[in-house]
Amino acid sequence: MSLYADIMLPVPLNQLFCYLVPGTLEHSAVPGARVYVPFGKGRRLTGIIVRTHTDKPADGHTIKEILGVLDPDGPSVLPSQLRLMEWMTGYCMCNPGDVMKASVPAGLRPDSGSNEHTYKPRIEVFVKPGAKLKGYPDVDLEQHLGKTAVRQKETLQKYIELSDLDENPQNPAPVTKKTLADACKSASALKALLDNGLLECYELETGRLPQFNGHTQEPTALSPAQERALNDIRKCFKSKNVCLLHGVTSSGKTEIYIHLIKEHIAKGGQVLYLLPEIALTTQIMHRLQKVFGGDMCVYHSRCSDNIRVEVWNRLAGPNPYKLILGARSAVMLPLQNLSLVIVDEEHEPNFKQEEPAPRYQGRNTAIMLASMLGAKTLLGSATPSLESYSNAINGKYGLVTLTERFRNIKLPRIEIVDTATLRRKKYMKGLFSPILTQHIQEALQNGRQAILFHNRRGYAGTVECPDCGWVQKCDRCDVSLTFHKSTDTATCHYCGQNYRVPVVCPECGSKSLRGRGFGTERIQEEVANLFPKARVARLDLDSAKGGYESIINDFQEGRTDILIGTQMVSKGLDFGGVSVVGILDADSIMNYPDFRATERAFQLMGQVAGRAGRKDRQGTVIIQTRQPQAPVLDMVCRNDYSGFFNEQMQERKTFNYPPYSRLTLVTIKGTDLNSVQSAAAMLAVSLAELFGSQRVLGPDAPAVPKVQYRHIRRIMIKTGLEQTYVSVRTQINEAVNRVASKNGLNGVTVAFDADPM
DNA sequence: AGCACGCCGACT
DNA sequence: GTCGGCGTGCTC
Repeated sequence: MSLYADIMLPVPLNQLFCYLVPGTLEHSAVPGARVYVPFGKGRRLTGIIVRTHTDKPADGHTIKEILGVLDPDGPSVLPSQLRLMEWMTGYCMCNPGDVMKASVPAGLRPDSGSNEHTYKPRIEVFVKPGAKLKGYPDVDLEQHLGKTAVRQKETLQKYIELSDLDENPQNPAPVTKKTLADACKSASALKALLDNGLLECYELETGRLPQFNGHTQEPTALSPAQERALNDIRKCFKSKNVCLLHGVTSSGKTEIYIHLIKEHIAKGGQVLYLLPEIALTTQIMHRLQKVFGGDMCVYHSRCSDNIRVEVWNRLAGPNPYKLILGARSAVMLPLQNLSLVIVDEEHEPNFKQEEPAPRYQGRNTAIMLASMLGAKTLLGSATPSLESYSNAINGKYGLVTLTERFRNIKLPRIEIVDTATLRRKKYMKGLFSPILTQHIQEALQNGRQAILFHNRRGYAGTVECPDCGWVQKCDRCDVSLTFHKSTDTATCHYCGQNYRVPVVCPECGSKSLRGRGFGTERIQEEVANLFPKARVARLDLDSAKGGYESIINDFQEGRTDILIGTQMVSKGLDFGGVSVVGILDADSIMNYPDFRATERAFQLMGQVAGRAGRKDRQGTVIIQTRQPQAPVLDMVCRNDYSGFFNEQMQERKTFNYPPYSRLTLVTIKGTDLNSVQSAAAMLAVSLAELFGSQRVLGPDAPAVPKVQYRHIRRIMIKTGLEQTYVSVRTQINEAVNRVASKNGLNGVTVAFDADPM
């Protein structure tokens, strides 16, 4: 009987491919193994076997043979990873290939022919004592070197020092040739030592993973409140698989995590610690490394492909890391012995991958992964998502609350400033109210720091003509450009294209073009004018290109006084010396045309406010707004999470939004506007036939209706919680097929987003 | 997504 | 007479 294998291939098609397993490969062609297969005409691809079977495929397809197995010594992908990948394909309504590309590092799936995507091990050249140095220290160096070879003697001495040869003549510490060459600065002397046999070279595969050489220490003792919370979490895990830790900002959640991680590792388990933002990993890593040293690693999408492969191999091997700190993509690593997942800042929208597919929710995926592996999940946040908190309230998750800030620091005092009135009375200095200016001034005088938050980068939101209303837009995208003063360009934040800013209006010839709306760059300029002596830094996507780490470090260590930033400053960063936080334009946070606007506003402002007053004194938060009466501001001021939660849940219930329903977003894209519009209309009709018209919203154009020359229309489907995602998916596929059979999808692509943010 | 086949314009 | 433009069709 012939053996067949269903194989996952990196192609954008919604299916697996069936291949024949040749007899010679029957033992190595197992689920999870990487294989080489012929695909199409003249193509060769690396795929992953999902399952093997003996059922001959029904259709009259020609079945090709697997050419080779890349994993002769056992599969690269664990069975648990395959299960997660299969779940993700279904849940995200994407192609198996999309999931495969997201999970398996490119270095583990070589392209046909080119070596571009294959992993290259790093080999380093080391130096060790040569034949003539055998028996050291009972060696007469003078005899070998003579009296004139001063440089060689120095170099040799340097080697002895670096390798600790005097202490350990049998087992000197490894010294790379490069280290020695750099230390002695005389390449010719080193060469001579190698030539005359006093030293000797050897090669060793070292890899790129950082080695930890320091000493580890015990975690800091917990406060009584933290100890109580930790106990509650332990208790909670006895009956629940997921626990939500709702702890106010600065309550010391990280320290609780550390104690919990240590327990799980001590019992032989692995811990996965997820963060929403790569920028946070460095700071947390330093804290964790003090306790866990070489037992841990970091993994995220910015790791080079070679490093990803090394992390993967180490985890798949006999001596895996015990603690993996990472961004959402770390959920896809080969975890052999997972016992705990921590999702910190679980409310962060960043846990959701938006582009490209698979559009997965990292937090939800982590919970699924943990449940598949029998591990526990701890979600942590000071401002939990409505989804998680309602799951905790209704008993699906456990709930542990920590209301006490660490060392009893007071929560910051929050002041709302009405900028509309102040502007009318001409009290505003540019973007700054007198109160905010005064508080920053005081902070500077007391040697404290300030954070200014604004969620838009650049200098001005748009360049527009006050006379005729012309707005400078992108050619490729239907969006107004953002003006960046530092480069004197107008940039499209959707496609990255830069434009010159015209001197006169191209429509009416007016010379008074001006910027409207403001970004972090403009704030920086005004801060420089208002506080000329202050050391100011900016943390946003633009400034982070030169390395966000140094910006964060400088601020943390007091080398800068004022930090201006976008969302990046709100995400759990720990700064000790901040006494003032200013939110310059709360309206831009509250006025999103989205049902989650209030939730985001509450979380964002609460998180930003939490950066203030961390050490010994109460901090101040100044929120500038034109709508001082907005209810969410009052809740932020009083840190009234339950008020916020109840109010929002009521609203979600009234309008049947999540968590009372489930959303699926269908996006139609194409270069021809008419095709896109007609495809979207047809699809909406088909979807309404299947789901009922009250469950289908749209089609409509998104806020940015064209990106990269491609027009976009969206349809939102609202389904009841009783309907499984599998059945939703089946119905959507049916609708798409109906439209496709009427040639309604020519020239357009349809993409899905389950639980869109 | 690739890659090949296929059917019409500017070159040696 | 060919080289090559990218339309469109298929991939176990």
